[in-house]
Amino acid sequence: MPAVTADRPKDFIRDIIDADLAAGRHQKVVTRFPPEPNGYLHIGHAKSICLNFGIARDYGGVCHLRFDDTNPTTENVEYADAIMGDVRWLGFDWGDKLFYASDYYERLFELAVELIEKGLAYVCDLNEEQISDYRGTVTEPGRPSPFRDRSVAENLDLFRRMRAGEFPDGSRVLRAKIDMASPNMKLRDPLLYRIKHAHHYRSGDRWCIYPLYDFAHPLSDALEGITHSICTLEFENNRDIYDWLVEHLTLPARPHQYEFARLNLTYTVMSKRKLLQLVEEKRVHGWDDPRMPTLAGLRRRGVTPEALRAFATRVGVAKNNSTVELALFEHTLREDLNERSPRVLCVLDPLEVVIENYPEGQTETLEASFWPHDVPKEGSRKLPFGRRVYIDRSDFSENPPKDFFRLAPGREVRLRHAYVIRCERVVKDAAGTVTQLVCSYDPATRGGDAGARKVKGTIHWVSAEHAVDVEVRLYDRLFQVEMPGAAGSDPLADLNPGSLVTRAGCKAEPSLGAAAAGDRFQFEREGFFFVDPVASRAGAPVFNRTVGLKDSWAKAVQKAEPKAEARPAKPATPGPARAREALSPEAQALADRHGLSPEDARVLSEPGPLRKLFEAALALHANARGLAAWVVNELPAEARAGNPLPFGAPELAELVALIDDGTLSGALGKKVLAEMLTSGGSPKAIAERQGLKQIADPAALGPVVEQILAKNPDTVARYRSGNKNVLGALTGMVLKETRGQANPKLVTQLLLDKLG
RNA sequence: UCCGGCGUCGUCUAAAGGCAGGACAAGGGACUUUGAAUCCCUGAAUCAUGGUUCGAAUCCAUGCGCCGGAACCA
Repeated sequence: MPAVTADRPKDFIRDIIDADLAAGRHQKVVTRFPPEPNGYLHIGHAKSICLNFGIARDYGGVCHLRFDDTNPTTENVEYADAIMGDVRWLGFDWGDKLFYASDYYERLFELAVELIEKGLAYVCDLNEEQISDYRGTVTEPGRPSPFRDRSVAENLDLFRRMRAGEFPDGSRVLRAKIDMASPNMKLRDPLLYRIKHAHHYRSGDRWCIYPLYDFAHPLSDALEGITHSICTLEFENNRDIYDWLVEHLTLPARPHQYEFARLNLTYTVMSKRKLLQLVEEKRVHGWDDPRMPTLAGLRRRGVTPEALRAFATRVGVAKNNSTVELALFEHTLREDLNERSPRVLCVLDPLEVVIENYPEGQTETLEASFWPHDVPKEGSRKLPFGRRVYIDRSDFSENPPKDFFRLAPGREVRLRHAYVIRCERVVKDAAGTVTQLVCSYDPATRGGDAGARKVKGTIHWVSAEHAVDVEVRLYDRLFQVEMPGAAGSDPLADLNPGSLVTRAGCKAEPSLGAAAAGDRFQFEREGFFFVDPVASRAGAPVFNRTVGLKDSWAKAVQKAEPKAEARPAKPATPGPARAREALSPEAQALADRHGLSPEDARVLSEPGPLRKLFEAALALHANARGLAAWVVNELPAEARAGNPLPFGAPELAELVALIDDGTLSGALGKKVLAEMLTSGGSPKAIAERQGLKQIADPAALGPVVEQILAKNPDTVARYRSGNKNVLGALTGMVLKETRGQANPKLVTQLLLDKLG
């Protein structure tokens, strides 16, 4: 079994797989990633891809890439191609396991025929509106279609003629015959096939009937021998159809569906529909706009597949509806980019500085490392320095706030890799805007070495004479609120107007003139940048800001002048629980007659299997309270629903008797019960077979307690220093040591005695 | 309202009846030729109420809250 590491995560799906493998239900794991080629993949899909392909990798299995292309009117090759490119870019390989639902059309048709022949499907002539009407509502059952009882022969004939193109679109459908009154609306005779005289991007005009997802998906899984079909939570209700189909049809395999929570991110929308709308309404510049959460957009923004995979691992896999903070993604991104991005200097908002004591016409070259000391990489470049340089406008303040380390009149600052300079004068235009700073430099600080002097601030700069002009695109979150479209509003109303700021004429150090498409840099003190592969020209790179650096100064400034930003209110906290309802007369009678707790009496007063079991056992062993406690608290939920138990009242009575006479402790009783639940049998026999007998002799337990205490000095120390919770842990250890046979009360007492 | 799913620090996620842990975020500090990175520290949670148990986030009951479900979409 694979060890859990950062890259080998553990989650409830892997737990299921572990159990399936251990039980021998499968020898090999086969998963699948099933996109529909009707849009671009986004970061939410990345989570699913990492899960499915990751499981295949971890368990030595395979993951299929299967296009769920059952809707000819929305799908096309461009999308399919883009999806394949994206999956590959993310770092996954499906080998020769590339499949299309559209390749199964013939076999799916045959399976539909089998269903009809079994009397489990029928052709329905109701129109769309009628079907919806007949379906009922969530609270009212549906009504059977008038076509529900057509003969097999007629259904077969009609279905074949549907295929032959004899009927117009929408005139007929094939439906499964399941249950029009099912509380699960998905089971109210779901549609299997619809007529669509439409050209399909792969099957062309060969078909005019197309299967629906609920039919095509489980069957495709079965045909491919998928073992674990993993999808998102909104398909939970569809699982019943899934199971119904794979159980009623003749198929080579019996796959199972499991659902996990899809990824949501703050300041982002993830629905395909909304994303499509952003593109179609030109709110962004296409699917690969770097502000989009699509893989194409993220890639163009400069996000790496490694960062995406690490992120997928970090967010985990569970069934909670969850929204991950964008900050976690940004952190994961910076973590990855930090290691791979050479440091360079680029001034985004240039302000000219003239160094008045630096000789006119002189230029010198400084050596500057590409890497900070804590990134274990080598390499440097030459940085020209001259009398005129640019610094960033935000690195100067005429009236510096408290703790401002940068340049201000009369103050010193270090130019990264160069010299310490002092601001001597400020030059302004008629409007009062600062246009130039006149500074002096200290020749003794060459290379940035300030000697004994303490210079708190270091800023980036570029030689004016040597700077190359570049375009920089500063991307920010696409939406300005955490939950775009919350409370049913239009998310597009929450678009961040500042999500893209394009800055031409940024001053970059000369080495950047040669930057090639796809290169990554850190502009020191600014952020991580990526050379846009689309907009860049040879010698004229365009830099996309992938993500800014963390900026604790900006945070401090923001805190100083707090802006009210209302966080969306937490969902209402539950009010006080309602007062306990009075016991019903039957329950009260039961409680009085047997001395039961009100809680147990209430449960047992309900007529049902529990009640019967209790009464039958009571006739055999006269301990009502004990029996009630076991029946009410320890029997699984299925027993309540009336599923037959592998044992009956005599065994239950025997179990409680064993506990009452001290042969078994409660804990041992539970062990025995677990065995009874799986394979039935007499508790006495089970206890004997497993050699379970309560140990309640202090002389026998004393040494074990000593031993555990001696082996766990740390835990003992924690107990002595006040953590009384560890008493339970120690009790647990003693219990484990005795295979659960020690009497826990006695153990606790012994422990207490020894610990003082 | 019916069916299904889910409720653990602000967020995401662990803990298979036995020490409620980790990460991000937050706050503080050290270091610093990037107000970055790194390192250290702090605060911060089991939806509620009952029950079972030596011991409950975990089992049982009741309630509350949130999400999904009535496409010829997937």
